[in-house]
Amino acid sequence: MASDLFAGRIPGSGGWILPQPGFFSRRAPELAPELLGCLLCVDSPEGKASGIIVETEAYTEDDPASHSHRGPTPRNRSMFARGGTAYVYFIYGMHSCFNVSAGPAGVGEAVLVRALEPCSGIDVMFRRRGNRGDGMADGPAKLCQALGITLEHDGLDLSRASGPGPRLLVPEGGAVKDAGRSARVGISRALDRQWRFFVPGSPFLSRRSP
DNA sequence: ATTACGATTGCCT
DNA sequence: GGCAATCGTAATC
Repeated sequence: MASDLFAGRIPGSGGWILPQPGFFSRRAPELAPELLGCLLCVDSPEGKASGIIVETEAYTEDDPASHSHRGPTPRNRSMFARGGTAYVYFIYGMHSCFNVSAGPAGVGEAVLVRALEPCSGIDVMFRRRGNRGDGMADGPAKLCQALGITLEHDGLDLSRASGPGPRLLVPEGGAVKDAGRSARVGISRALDRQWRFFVPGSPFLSRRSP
């Protein structure tokens, strides 16, 4: 059960509910810590799977490290969609990464989901990951592989109640309060911005300590 | 048309 | 810790 795996991290939480209207309309640096503790669910023909978000990063238009920094392109158009839209991109010729677009339509902001605590459908995730014993969702590309998130999910509405592909539920008891923060991972520019957020002490992070 | 380069991962030393 | 894998994208020629 999910609450067992996440014991003590969300005091008073009884489960997850649909996000309220406007939840995703705040700016990426404000939305990123609010996504910690949210449940990322994916329904597919291979089975359902879900995980609790434990690590995120914010990206904005005035941010030299962001895909949206040089304006809209066919690839990054979902970053400019209204908040709550899935932005999935393909990188290094082999990996997909999953983002939640933030802010109002026309604003190119998004939150990269970097790590999950596996919650349900762990057998499906394990199989998709090639039966590897190490972390199944402790990296932005690894969690996409585990959950079966691909480019075909780019542009999906993440606040919908059901249907194939990724969607998001928010913790009934509110977001994680004591989020840790650090510089973002895997970029060379704007290292001064502390826009990586994580659940302190979680064993499911992509990196132990910054 | 050509080219350089990734918001990464896994294997090798 | 170092580095190859692998290819779509976007900038440049």
